[in-house]
Amino acid sequence: MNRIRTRFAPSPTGYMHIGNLRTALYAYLFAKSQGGDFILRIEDTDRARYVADAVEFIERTLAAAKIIPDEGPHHGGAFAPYVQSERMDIYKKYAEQLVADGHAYYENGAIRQKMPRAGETTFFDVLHGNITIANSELEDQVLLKSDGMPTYNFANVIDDHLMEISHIIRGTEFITSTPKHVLLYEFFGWELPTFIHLAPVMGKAEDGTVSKLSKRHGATSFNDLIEAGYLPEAITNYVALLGWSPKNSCQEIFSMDELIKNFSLDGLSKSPAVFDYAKLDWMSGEYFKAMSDEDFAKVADKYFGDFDAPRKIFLSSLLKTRVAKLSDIPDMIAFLKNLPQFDVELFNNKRNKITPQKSAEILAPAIKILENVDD
RNA sequence: GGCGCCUUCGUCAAGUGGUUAAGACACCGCCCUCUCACGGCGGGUUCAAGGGUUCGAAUCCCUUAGGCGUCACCA
Repeated sequence: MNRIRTRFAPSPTGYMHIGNLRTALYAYLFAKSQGGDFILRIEDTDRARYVADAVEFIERTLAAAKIIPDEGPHHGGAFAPYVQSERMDIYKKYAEQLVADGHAYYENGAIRQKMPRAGETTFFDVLHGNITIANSELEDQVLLKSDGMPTYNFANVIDDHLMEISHIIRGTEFITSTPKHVLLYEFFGWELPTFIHLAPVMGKAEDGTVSKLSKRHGATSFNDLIEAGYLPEAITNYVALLGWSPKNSCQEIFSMDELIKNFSLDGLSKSPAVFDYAKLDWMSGEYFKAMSDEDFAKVADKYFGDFDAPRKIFLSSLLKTRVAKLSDIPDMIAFLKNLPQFDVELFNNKRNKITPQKSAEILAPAIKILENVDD
């Protein structure tokens, strides 16, 4: 059996959507659970969309999420370069070969793939089984753009083959273009990889409607969530369970190692999952509760304001069980610095048989006693 | 609109012809408790609809509906 090799192939935008992070996570978990390789490849063939430093941004984000590529732009590897804009001559060569073989043709400076007019193309997807699409639905798509850059649909196939990718794990938005890829593999006489098309991550709006997770639903990128004060481990853990569940187990709290140990493709769900901030909050809280006061104080440090170290650790012992995300902290401890307005209602407590009048009687002598107490 | 994919509690989900249809989050109630939390116990709500097949269907087949995706020199 061939070595298991998966890849994460983002385009370089300065943004790591939760859905993309999840795709990367599953590709990583699958490769690692099989003792295989996980490759990072940058698909920067759209010059108009290029964002400076995006590659470093992606690498930093993956590192924070503990998703470590075996090969990639700055990780090296036998199939370098891992940035598509640096592989233009390769795509050109294969595109020209297709033209020579009669499977593609020139048009306005671009090279287009010649699709069969009749028949149908079928491919196997691990989650969906056989998917068949009539060839009449397929366009003569552009392979090589007039600026010399390949399109996604071409570069992707060439690179996945050349880099010996065994399993293609990506979003369902690519299902309908997969037959075009399959035709390309057939033209070249290459072995087909295994396809796994993941359902999207959805968001729920206030009016109850569900749609693909986007900004209108709040924080939608890994970095948004980090900034809100969620631990990277908690985010990864939650995201892993959004569309995957372990077999023969109800475990929900997973370290990365446990995720790798338990991951299997048949635990993947083929229907979309709605991102639930409430559950993320709960899971995040579980991580905080499991921390020592010292560790909590460390990650929460910048949210405390000017308390001394021992005080921060003491506050941590109280905050640990009450916090869903670290950014909750400032509001929770604000009263320690500014005395808030207290409602007289607070002095009504039926159970303790307390009324505002009674409280006043009790509090007066109590103040005297408290004044004499040591710190 | 054509084509494709999807459809189990509000949400994440287990389930692959015979189960009282797991579990978790959220919600509600009770207990613990000087408050808020934490913790413990308990509760309600689910197989999109309609047809088949079968002794028996959440599980198999068909139809309908709804959702999503795709039809770019974007990925």
